[in-house]
Parts: sequence; C-alpha cells; structure tokens
Amino acid sequence: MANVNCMGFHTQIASIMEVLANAAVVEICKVVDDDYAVFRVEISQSQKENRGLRRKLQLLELKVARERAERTIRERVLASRPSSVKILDRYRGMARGEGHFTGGHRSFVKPAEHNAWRDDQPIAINEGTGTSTQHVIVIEPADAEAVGPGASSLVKQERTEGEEDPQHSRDIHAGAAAGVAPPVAMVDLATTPQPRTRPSITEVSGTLNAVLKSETDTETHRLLHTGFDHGSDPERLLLGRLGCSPAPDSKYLLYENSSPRTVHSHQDSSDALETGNDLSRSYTTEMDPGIMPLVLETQTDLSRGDWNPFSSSVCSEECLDKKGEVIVIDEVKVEGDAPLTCNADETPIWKGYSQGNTSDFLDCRDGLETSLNVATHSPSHVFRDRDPVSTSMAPSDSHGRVFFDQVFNSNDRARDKVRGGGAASGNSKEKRFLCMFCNKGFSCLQKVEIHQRVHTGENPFNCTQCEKRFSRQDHLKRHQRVHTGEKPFSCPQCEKRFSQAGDLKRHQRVHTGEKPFSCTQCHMRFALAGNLKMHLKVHEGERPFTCMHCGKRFSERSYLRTHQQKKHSAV
DNA sequence: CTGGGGAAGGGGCCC
DNA sequence: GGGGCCCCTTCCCCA
Repeated sequence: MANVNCMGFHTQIASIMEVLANAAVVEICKVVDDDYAVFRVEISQSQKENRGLRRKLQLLELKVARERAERTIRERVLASRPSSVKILDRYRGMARGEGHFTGGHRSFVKPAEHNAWRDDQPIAINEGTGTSTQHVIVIEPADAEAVGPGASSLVKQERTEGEEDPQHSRDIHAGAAAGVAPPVAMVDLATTPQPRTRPSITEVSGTLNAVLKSETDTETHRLLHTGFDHGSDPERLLLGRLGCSPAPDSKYLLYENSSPRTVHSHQDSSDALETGNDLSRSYTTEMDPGIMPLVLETQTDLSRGDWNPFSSSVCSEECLDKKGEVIVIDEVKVEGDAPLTCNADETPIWKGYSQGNTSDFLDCRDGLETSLNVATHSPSHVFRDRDPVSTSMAPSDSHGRVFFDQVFNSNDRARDKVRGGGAASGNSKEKRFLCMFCNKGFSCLQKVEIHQRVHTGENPFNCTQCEKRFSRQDHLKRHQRVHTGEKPFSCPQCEKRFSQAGDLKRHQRVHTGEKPFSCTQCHMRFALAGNLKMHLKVHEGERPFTCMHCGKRFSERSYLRTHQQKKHSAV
C-alpha cells in the first residue's frame, strides 16, 4: 500500500516536472522568437544600409572609371601634341591660392579671346594661329560702380561653353605622366641639391648621357637655358630645378585701376617660402609630374629674400586652375624701391667682369629668378592635389580670390628688377599686363603671351626642315637661315659673313682688339664673355671632368674630350 | 687654355 | 596689336 502511494506520488511529481519543463521550453522559445525577430529586423536594416553603401561605391567606381577613360583620351591627345607643351601641365594650378582683394576692388573673371595656347586644345603647330577662349580676371576699382571702399570683393568665374575643366585636364595630364618614369637626369636634378662646385664626372664615352649632363654646371646651364630659367647662374639651379609652375592656359588677370594707386607691400621677404624653379622644358616634357611634390618638398631656398609673395598665395591648396595668367595693372606706383641686391652666393660667376650692361642683365636675371620663385610650389600642389574626384568638383571657386594684396605688391618688386628701374622709372609705355609667372610687366597682351612661353615651354613655331621648335616666329625665321645659308651680316673689314647681327658685332672685336671682359684675379682680358667664364674656372679650380683612363681632371668637358682623343684614342 | 663662331633664348622697340 | 627687327646674352663646339 505504501509502495502504491509512493509510486503515485512520484508519478505526480513527474507529471508536474514535465509540465514545468514544457512551460519553460515554451517560455524560452518565446524569448528566442522575440529576440530573433528583433535580430532579423536589425539584420535587414543593416543589409539595407549595406546595399546603399554598395550603391554609392559603385557610383564612385563608375565615376573613377569614367575619369580614367577621359584621362586615357587625354593622354592620346597629349601624345599627339608637341612634347614641349606637356610641361604646361605642371604649371597648372599655380595660380591657386587663398587671399583677398584689397578693399575697393571688385573682380571678376570674364572670357577673353586671344591667341594663347590652351592645354585642352590642340596647338597649331605651324605658326600657331589657333584662337581659344580664355579667361581674364579683371579687377576694377570699386568706385567705378559706386561700390564703397572696402567693399567685399566678388569673384566670379565663368567657364566657356564646351571648355573642359582645366583642372580636369590637369589631372588627366598629371595622371598621364604619372606612369612615366622620369629621366634620370630629371631625378637627379630634382632631388639633388646642386653644389656650387661641380662634382667630378668621369666621361666614359664621347657623349655625356643625361645623368652626366645633369651633374654639370655647364649642362645645367643648358637645362636652364633651354627651359625656364633665363639665367645660367649655377646657384639658380637650386631654384631652377623646382617648379616654375603656372598655367599654360594663358588666362589673364587683368587689374584695372582707373586711378593711380599706390600699392603697399605687405609681404616682406622675410616670409620664408619654399622656392624652386622649373626644369627645362626640354627635359620636363618627359618628366613625371608626380615627382614634383618630392622635389618641391626637398628643395627649399629660404635664403632668397627676394621671393615673390605672390607665389606663396598662388600655390596654396586652393590654387586656381589656370595654366597661364597675366596680371594687368593700369598703374601702380612703387613705394620704397629697394635697390636690387644680389647675394654674394647668388652672384653669377662673372659678376664684375662683364660689360657695361651686364649688370642690367644680372638684374634682369634676378628678376626672373624672382619670377621663378613665383612658380615655386605650385607643382607640388598641382600634382599632389590632383585626384580624379577633385577634377569633377566645382571649378575653382578660389579662382581669382587669390592674391591681390600680395600679388601687386610683389609685382612691383619683380617688375622693378626686370626693368632695372621700377614701374615708375620713366618707361614711357605703360606695362599693364603682368606675367602670372614672374609678374613681369608688358605693354600689351601679345607681349606677355609671348613672354609666358618662357614659363610654359610652348613652342608653337616649328621648322619644317629640321623639326626644331621655337617660341617665337622671329626666332624661327632666324633659325631658318641655318638651312638657307643666308648670312646677311658681313664684316666690312674681312668680308666674313654672319647669320646674326650679334655674331658680326662680336666678330668685329677681332679687328678692334676690344676685350671688354677682364678677369679680376689675373687681369687677363677677353673678347668674349664665355671665354672669361671659362677662364675663371682656372682660378676656381673646378675640374669636374675626370678622365677614366688616367684620372686627369679637366674643367671643361671639351678639354677632357680633347685629352681623350689625343692621349687615349687607342683605348 | 684661349680665341672665335654658330645658334638659340629673351627683352625692347619700332613700324 | 602684331610682326619684325635689333640687341644682349648664353651655351656649345671647334681650331
């Protein structure tokens, strides 16, 4: 009986346990279901978000792909373009920057028609006659339209119909060149500070290769000479290698001021600026722009007090997208005309040896140096900042809201130097058109356009006989005497004939015995500046050319060559 | 080394 | 305003 009761009790407990267990399971299932539902909702939301993000990503990829395709097209266009023009890419964006207009001016950009080369259009190779729609930035005195002094400046940028976004083009070019390994010479030039004394060079063969060239002052001069630098001072090379950068598009800043205006210099030269000039167009045409940021970052010359403040603003991150620009100033008075000074280090090798107007020349070169400073950083920004996305962004809203405070101040100094006298130095012709690269003033638009080819490397005139290219038609014409054999200048003393008047003039020193170039160290005199320059190397002991056969060193490559021919011709 | 010429780059000026 | 010329300067090369 007791057993029966015990069994019944156990059965009841078991049933109760089962019920409880079932209830627990149900409860658990309910909780799980609820959580699962919530979880599913969350998952679906996440999936939606993922889809949205994926869509955005696809859009971005499409955009990039499209721009890459455009870039490819650009590359092809570039490839069919004269090589000398490619460098222009590097100039773009030079004129970008932040700044403000000095009070009382209103500025706007307006299209202008003129014969200037545009990067996004083919160049007329022969006699470059293509016209292009360009932009001019005009700054008008605010009072011209009853805008009160100090009124905020308005910058409006307009874009010609059908005109491609220059920034876009720049990007494309930069990108196009990005895959091209820069010539060694360029790398060398760009990254290696140029010592004042020449490094030794052993010439292995009769002709120096690019590397050797880049390592010599002489050749360096050549680089500069054929490129953007007008001067040949080796010191300038430090700058010369860095980017003169502006903008080939030849847009112009037109500074119109109906009344004489005094421009005060706010920026002083103590403001350090990374400076640098561009490489020769001859070489930079092959250069990878991508290298430029490195160059610019590694090349600094803070010692140059005469930097152009404009450059600093011009080259800021929000640089304008312009390839070339001219600042036009109606009238500018210059205050505080500081005499042009030249650091001893900057002094060309033959300062003090030269002819009468060499000093002017030096001044001019210095001015150009300043000009090159203008270009300085821009390439770094130009290339560093160029990404495809940015190309599609709104055209530089900073267009023009740059500089003026600084620009026009620096312009004064630059022009002073270039003219050797200053803006108010009695030059009868008003030089309202300023080069955006060096701030040099010119009396008319065409002159400044031609001048800017110095910076842009544009050579629209090509010789049909030898494919050489020239920036000016008269230079082409002069060059063609080489082919025609025409020598219109004859010496009255010896009937010798010359193709250039200057050659005749120089030649006539043979008859007159005139030797205007004298060495201050040994009082030797020379009829030719180049001979003095070469002679000075004797004093300076620069012998960078080493014979690989005997180790003998020479100051000139030609000496080494002669030596090798005479002594080691059998080798 | 020195002397000299060829050729080219660039600025200024004139027509 | 554009073309052309003159001039100066520079680099390269050769004798």
